Amino acid sequence: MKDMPMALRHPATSFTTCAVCNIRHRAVCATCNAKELMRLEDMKYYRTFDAGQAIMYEGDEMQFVGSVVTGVAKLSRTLPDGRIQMLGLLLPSDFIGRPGRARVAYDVTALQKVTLCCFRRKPFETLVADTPHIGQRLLAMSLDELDVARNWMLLLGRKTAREKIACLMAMVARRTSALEPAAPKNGITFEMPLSREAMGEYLGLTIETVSRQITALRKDDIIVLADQRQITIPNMDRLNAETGDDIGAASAP
Amino acid sequence: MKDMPMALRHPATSFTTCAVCNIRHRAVCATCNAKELMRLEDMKYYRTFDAGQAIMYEGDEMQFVGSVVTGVAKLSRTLPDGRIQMLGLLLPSDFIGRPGRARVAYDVTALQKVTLCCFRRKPFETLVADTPHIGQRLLAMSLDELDVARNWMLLLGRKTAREKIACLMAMVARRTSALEPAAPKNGITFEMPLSREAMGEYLGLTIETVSRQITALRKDDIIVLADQRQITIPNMDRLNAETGDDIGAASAP
DNA sequence: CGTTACGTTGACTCCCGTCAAGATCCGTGG
DNA sequence: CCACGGATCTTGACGGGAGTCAACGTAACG
Repeated sequence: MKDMPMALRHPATSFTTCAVCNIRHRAVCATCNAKELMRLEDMKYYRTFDAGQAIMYEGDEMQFVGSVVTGVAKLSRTLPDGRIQMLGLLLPSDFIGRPGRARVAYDVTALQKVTLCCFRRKPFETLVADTPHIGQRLLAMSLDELDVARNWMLLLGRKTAREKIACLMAMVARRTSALEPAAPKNGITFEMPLSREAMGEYLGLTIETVSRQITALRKDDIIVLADQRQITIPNMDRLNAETGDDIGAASAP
Repeated sequence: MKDMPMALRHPATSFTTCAVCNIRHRAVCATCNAKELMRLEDMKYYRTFDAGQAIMYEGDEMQFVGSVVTGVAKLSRTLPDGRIQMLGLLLPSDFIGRPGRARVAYDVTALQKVTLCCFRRKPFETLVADTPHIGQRLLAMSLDELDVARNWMLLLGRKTAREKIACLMAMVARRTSALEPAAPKNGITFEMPLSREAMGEYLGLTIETVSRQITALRKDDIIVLADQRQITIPNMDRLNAETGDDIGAASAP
């Protein structure tokens, strides 16, 4: 690796300019014009965090806001007695931080090695204040996040453990197949970015219940495990029938 | 009533102009200047809904967006088999609808008699597009809603039935006392705007569990009921100690 | 190898959902 | 005035789904 040309060491991402950034068209900067992009270039810097490393702690002063460039992070909150609930999954192009707020509202932790494109908070707030583009983009992204959060409320409040696991599998499968050029339709395979513990935090379950329900879905041939993280969905309709969202598709195997 | 002067028939609200509106300084229009307010006046109209009446259905075309002026409404979603989860409580000054989206994402239902200040969707979207004021205000409100939704995720995913009820009581008590000029500190009394059924929908519980936990909190003298809806909190610290959020205050009575 | 983190499985418990029966409140009408 | 019916709420009995505690299996890594 160390002898490879520089450009190949980061195959998915360039850490140099916005023009060649892999999240350029999906992140908060998606609607920026050339001039606005230059202002962003001036205030931005990259940081990386190892898997498991804390990015921000609830209550800390927010030094920067920014976008996830590569990797997966989680948003979570912990009760005084130690119970943890994940509140969001941060994927590439997702935005971290709230302009106009000085303190961090949730713990942010890297689940894999994460690269962030950070903006110093104050200059970014100024930029948002005088470029409607960015404010509108932030609004659209916030409203999307709100929809995601509310969907998750339905899952947390009303779904059974089996349905919760099925929903998580379906969500990751859908997201993965959306990234691929051609939708395979049958036999979707993906890598689950979450450990059993992280799944439990996300779904409001214990790690034991997560494990048991995954085993149950495997025995019912709804999912197939190559290893702990590699999952194949032989028939997406049958998985969807387990989520509680779909009424139909409960036919014989 | 019919012989009263016009101004007294709606003691809390005037349905005539924005200038004298009771939510003028808290709603989406809070930061509008006189000229923007005039544009809003042109596109607005009032509608009222009786308790229990549907305001919008998930999947319908969104005809209007708007603000709650008086009353309380709920945002909810229903699974195919009938399970219901409330996703938000809409109080005076809260905004309904998402600019830029043609279809309604959740059921919206009046819990009490509700008055809405409605804006036709298309003109409102145009207004948002060319007045940064309103976009920024919407962004701030959306981010607040996101915080509320995520707090609720923690409650739904990790709290016990008793803690959920205590949280709901504390939330309504806090909101009510915030409206009053002087904070009474001891012996907060409020009217619960939700039926047992609505509480269950909000908290992800059955009506029976809601009833049992309210009885339990009453027997422990955490709450006092005058009637079904009139609730007094003799000691806010003791209630907070039951929410799971507070670590301290678990001392003897 | 041993160590450690992660995942699975079993036995048991308990919280909350389900089903059912009453209780209370309220508006309507005789 | 009371009787009646419906909606709302409470209470009890019971069962099941998920949590808890514990042991074991597996993989990664020194």
